Amino acid sequence: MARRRIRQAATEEGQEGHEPLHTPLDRSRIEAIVLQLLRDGGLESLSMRKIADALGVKASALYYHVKDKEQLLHWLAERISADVGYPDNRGPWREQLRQWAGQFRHALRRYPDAVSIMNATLAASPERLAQIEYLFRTLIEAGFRDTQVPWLASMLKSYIYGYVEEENRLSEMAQSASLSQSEHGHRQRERFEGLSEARYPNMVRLAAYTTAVDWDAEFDFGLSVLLDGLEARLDDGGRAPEPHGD
Amino acid sequence: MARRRIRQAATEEGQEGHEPLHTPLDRSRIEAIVLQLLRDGGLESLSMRKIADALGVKASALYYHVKDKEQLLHWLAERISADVGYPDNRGPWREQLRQWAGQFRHALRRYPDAVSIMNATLAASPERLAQIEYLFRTLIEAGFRDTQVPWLASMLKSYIYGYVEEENRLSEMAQSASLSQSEHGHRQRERFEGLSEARYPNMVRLAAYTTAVDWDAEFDFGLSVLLDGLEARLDDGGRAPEPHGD
DNA sequence: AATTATAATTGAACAGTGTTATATTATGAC
DNA sequence: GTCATAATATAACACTGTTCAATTATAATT
Repeated sequence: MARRRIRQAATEEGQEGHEPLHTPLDRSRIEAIVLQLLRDGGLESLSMRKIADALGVKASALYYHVKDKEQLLHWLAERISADVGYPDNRGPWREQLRQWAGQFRHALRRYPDAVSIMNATLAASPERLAQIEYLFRTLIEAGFRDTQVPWLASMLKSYIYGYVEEENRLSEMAQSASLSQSEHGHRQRERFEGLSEARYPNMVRLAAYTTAVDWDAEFDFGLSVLLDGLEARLDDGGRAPEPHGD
Repeated sequence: MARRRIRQAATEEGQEGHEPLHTPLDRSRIEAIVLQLLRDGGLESLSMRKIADALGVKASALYYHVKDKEQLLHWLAERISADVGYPDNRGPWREQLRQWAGQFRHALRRYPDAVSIMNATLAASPERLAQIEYLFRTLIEAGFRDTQVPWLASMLKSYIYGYVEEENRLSEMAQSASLSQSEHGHRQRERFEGLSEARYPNMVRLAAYTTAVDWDAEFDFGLSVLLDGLEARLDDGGRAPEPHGD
C-alpha cells in the first residue's frame, strides 16, 4: 500500500515535498466548487457528499471548514449580494432605484436558484445589510417617511425576487416546450394545451403574452408601475419637503 | 401470533367484522393529518414516515393513495387556493382587488409555510387556475391592456407572497426575541443589538418600525401603493376606452 | 359457506441525505 | 527527528423518499 497518499492524482513532479502539492481546502475553493455544482444540477441536487467528491475529499472534511450546509448557503447569499453593487449615478431617486433594481436582478440571474438561496437565509451578513442600508437611505433621501420606508423597501425586494422567479419559471417552461420530444416537455405542453378555454378564457387568451417576452423591458415596465405607486405616496400628494440640504 | 391484526388498538366491541373498524386511508384523512403535522412542525419536518406514523400505518402504505410527496404538496396548495374564495362585492376594481388580496393573505396565514408550498408547486390545479382566471378577468374588466395583465397579476401575487413571508419572518423574530431566555432568542437579539449603528444608521433607526406593527394596516398600505401604480398605468393616463359594452 | 379476486397494507430493502465522534495522517516548528 | 496541531479519513447514526414483492383484509361470486 502507498505509504504516502497524495490527494488528487499525484504525478512524479514535485516529490520534494516542501510546498504542498495541493493546498488544503479553504473557503474560496469550496465556494468555487459549490457554484459549479449549482450551475450543473441546481440547489436541489446539491449535497455535502457531492461537494466533497468534486473536491477530491471526503464529506466530513468539509466540516472542518464549514459549520453547516446552511452556512454554505450564507456564503453564497453574501456573494450574490456583493455582486449586486451600487448605482454609479447621482440622479433622481427613481433613476437610482431603477438602476439598482436592474443590477439586483442581473446578480440574481447570474446564480442558479439565487432567489431560493436568499429566501432560505436571513440577511445578517455585511454585504446584505449594506444593500438594505443603501435602499433605506435612498428612500429616506427621496423624501419618504420613516414609518413607510421598511415596507416600501420590502415591496421592491418582493418585486425583484418575484420577477426573477417568474422569469426563470417561464423561460424554463418555454425551453422544455420547445424540446417537446422529451417526456418532461410533453407533460408541460399537455398542461397548457389542455387548458379548458371554456373555463379559463382569459388565461388561455393571455398565455400568448408570456411566451415570447422581452424580459428586460417587462422588468422595467413592472418596476415603473411600482415606482409610480411609490411616487404617489411621496408626502401624500406632491409637496415634498426637500429632505436634505445638499 | 394474532391471526387477525387490527389496525389501531382494536377493542372487544365490533367483533362482528362486517363494517370495517377503521376505514382505509383516503385523501381527506391523509390531508387532515398532514395539516396537523404541518401545524406542529412546519414544512421542513414533514416526512412521509411521520405522516404514516400519525395515521397508524407504515410509510409504504401512503404510496397506494399518493403518487409522490410532491403530489401531497399539490393537494395542500389546492386546498389553500380553495380557501381564498372570491370577493362578494361588485364595486370598482380597486375595491375588488383590495378585498381579494386580503382574502388571499388570510388564506395563506391559515396554513404554515403556505407560501413555500405554493412556490414549490406549479399552479396547474382547478382552484388555482380559477384564481388566476379571476384575477385576469378583473384586470381586463378594469381596462388594462392584454399585454400588461399577466405582469400586473404577477406583481400582485408577488406582493402578497412577499408580504406574508415578511410578516411571518418578523413576527417569528419578535416572539423569539421576547422569549430571550432561550438560546435561539439570545442569538436573535445579538443579531439586532450588534448592528453597527455607524455602518447601518438607517437600518438601526428604522428597525423600530418593524417590531410593533399593525399587520392589517401595513398590508393595506402597501397594497394601496401598488394599486396606485396600477391606476397610473390605466391606458397611459386617463382616457380609458370603456373596454366592454356592459 | 368456501373460494376467488382485488383492495389495502406490510416488510424489507435501496440509495441517498446531513452530521458527528474518533482515528489517522500530514504539515510546519523546534 | 520529535512534537504539537492542522487537516483529512473512517465509520457510524439517524434520518429521508421511494419501490417491489409478499401478505393480509375485504368484498363478490358461486
